[in-house]
Amino acid sequence: MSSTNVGRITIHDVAAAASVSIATASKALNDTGRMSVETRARIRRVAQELGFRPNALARSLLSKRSFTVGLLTNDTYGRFTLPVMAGISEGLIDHGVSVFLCAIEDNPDLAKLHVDAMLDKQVDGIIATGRRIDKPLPVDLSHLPIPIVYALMTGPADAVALVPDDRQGARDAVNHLFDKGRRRLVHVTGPASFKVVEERTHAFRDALATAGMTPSEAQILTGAWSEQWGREAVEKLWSQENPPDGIFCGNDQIARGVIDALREKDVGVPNDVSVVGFDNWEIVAEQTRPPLTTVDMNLKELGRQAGRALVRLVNGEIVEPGVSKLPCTLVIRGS
Amino acid sequence: MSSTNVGRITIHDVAAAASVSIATASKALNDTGRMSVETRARIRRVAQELGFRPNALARSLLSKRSFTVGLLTNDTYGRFTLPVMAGISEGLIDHGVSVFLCAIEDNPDLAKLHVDAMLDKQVDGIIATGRRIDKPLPVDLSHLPIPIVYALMTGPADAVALVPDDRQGARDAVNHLFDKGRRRLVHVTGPASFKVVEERTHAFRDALATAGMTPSEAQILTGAWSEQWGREAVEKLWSQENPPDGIFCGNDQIARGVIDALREKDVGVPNDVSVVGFDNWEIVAEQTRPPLTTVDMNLKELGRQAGRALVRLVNGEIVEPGVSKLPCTLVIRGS
DNA sequence: AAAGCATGAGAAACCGTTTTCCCAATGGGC
DNA sequence: GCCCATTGGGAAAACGGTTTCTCATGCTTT
Repeated sequence: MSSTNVGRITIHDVAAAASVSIATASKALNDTGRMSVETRARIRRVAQELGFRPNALARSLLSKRSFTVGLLTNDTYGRFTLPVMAGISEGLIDHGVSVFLCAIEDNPDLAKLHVDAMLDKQVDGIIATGRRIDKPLPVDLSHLPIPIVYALMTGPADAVALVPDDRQGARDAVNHLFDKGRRRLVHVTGPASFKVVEERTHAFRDALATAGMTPSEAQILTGAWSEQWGREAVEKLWSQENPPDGIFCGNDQIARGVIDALREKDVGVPNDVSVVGFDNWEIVAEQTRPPLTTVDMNLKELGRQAGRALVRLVNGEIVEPGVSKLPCTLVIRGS
Repeated sequence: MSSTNVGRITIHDVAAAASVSIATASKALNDTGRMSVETRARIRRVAQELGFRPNALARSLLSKRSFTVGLLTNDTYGRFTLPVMAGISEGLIDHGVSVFLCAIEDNPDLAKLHVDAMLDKQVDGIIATGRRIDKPLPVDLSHLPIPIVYALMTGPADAVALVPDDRQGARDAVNHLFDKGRRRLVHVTGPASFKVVEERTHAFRDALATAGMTPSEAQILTGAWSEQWGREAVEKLWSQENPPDGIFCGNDQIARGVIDALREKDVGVPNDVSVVGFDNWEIVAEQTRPPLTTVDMNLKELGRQAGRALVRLVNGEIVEPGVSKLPCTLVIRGS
């Protein structure tokens, strides 16, 4: 009895049970080779009854495809990364591809450890993602023998990268303020050193210019990504004359601070001032008073597309290199 | 030249370059077998120069150990799960173990798909984690041929599970209020249907009883896990006479609502009322005014320990079954 | 000088699949 | 009745390692 094996049942067991060779069994199960329909059906039935599942390791060894990819991230907090990761996982499992989670802090040694482990385990490709679009991971992936896709992050110039279309999102936000009849707009955002700040600021200026206005530097306030900065910005704006009637915030936390500060000043939102955020961080956006109108970066979809792009690369299909910008969506709530 | 192979270099290449058999090469690299120290050193040097890295797939096929585990989660939002995941990843990479990320929504089919994929890929074990401690995943893991560890979640009675010690954390929180001289305490928490609510409430009552008080039902307010509920609770409490001077909140969002409402009422925190939260969700806790004193569940450490427990199980060591409670830490800030 | 023994290294089996031949039997065409 | 094509199925190599034997060599022992 081969059933004394403690291990899982193999194709040998199936072959034996069906009284055929393992070659025939393999061919029956993979719908290749030539044999009578009866034989094929019988082998399949036996395999089914035994609950046979082929060992992916053995298969990969031969095919040089592990149907496994690595996901490298330096984001342990995960507000942005987790939706991306979920999207990747979702988009790939349909292709039978599994995802190795590699949480590297900002530690180069840890990163190398993970990359080596992945290569040893023969991953077909790697997706790199991180906390910050413009800050590279502490490891160079550009000379690896497998394809790389950057998600929510840009890599070398000729690499495939997917990021949200910050400009379009910001434009939509500003245009929404225009639609509400707001004309005295300001942009309260994060540190100027961030790429996304640059992008959103650029779009802010652009949208104003398109509307026939000449944006001034005083309309753009950079600070921290925090509620506190949002509150401070309101103090500053309302301490000078002619405060704005529309505020586009660089993220939802700032917007939260802005809204709280306005509330404390008895400035009505959205009656006197309209506020738009960025990120659609629901747990914040839904709990502001009023609920925050904000820009959603569709991160899950971004993850899904990153997964698909990587699969195409692995399959040897050509994917246009460079940075692809995925559309953002304005989520209109009460502010 | 065998270097015309597009693939990575194998032990065959090393053996050829060192003019030995692959058996000898293998033994040299694994520090097994017998050979002269010179031979061993030479083979190692050659391997080093060639940048040889053994194919983990081939190795696993033989050893029946893939050094890979699965991580099943139904949490796509990730406030709690992500630190756990990071801890798991960190704790396992040191053992050479990689982690498959499996994001199953609450979808049984998706869950099954992932579990099957993992089994096919010969994972050594699975860690199950999720959004809610008392809500099982939509898939039964109890009859799998590999060990399972539940993290931030409980499984079947005889399963190995790790959860935070909610009672101890809550007790510490209440005792902190006592230390601050507060005596009129209330507990504002989430829906009574949650296990954690039950635990924390129990500890709240217990701590009061230990201090010689007789807790009344009026001191326990259950509602939603939201800022809004925190604000409502304050309205309710301050509309009746003799409002509390210490509030222990079931999570940080509620605490945030409570603090905001008190602020709007011009009730001083921490002068008139002390507030303690739960979760140490830093992005919230650090931005309240004043910063929130709250309970940290040490989730990363929990993840690390879950990883270690699984490794022990995989190694055949015995791990005491049942639910282990890991200590929480009170993080004292300004409230 | 014969026997015994430690040493160093290689041959081959094995893990679980897939795939490329190859072969025996059958049947049809002439 | 002979030849050839087709059909159904199997043997064996391959993937990249590890491990168990086996064996030749040279040294020590009596």
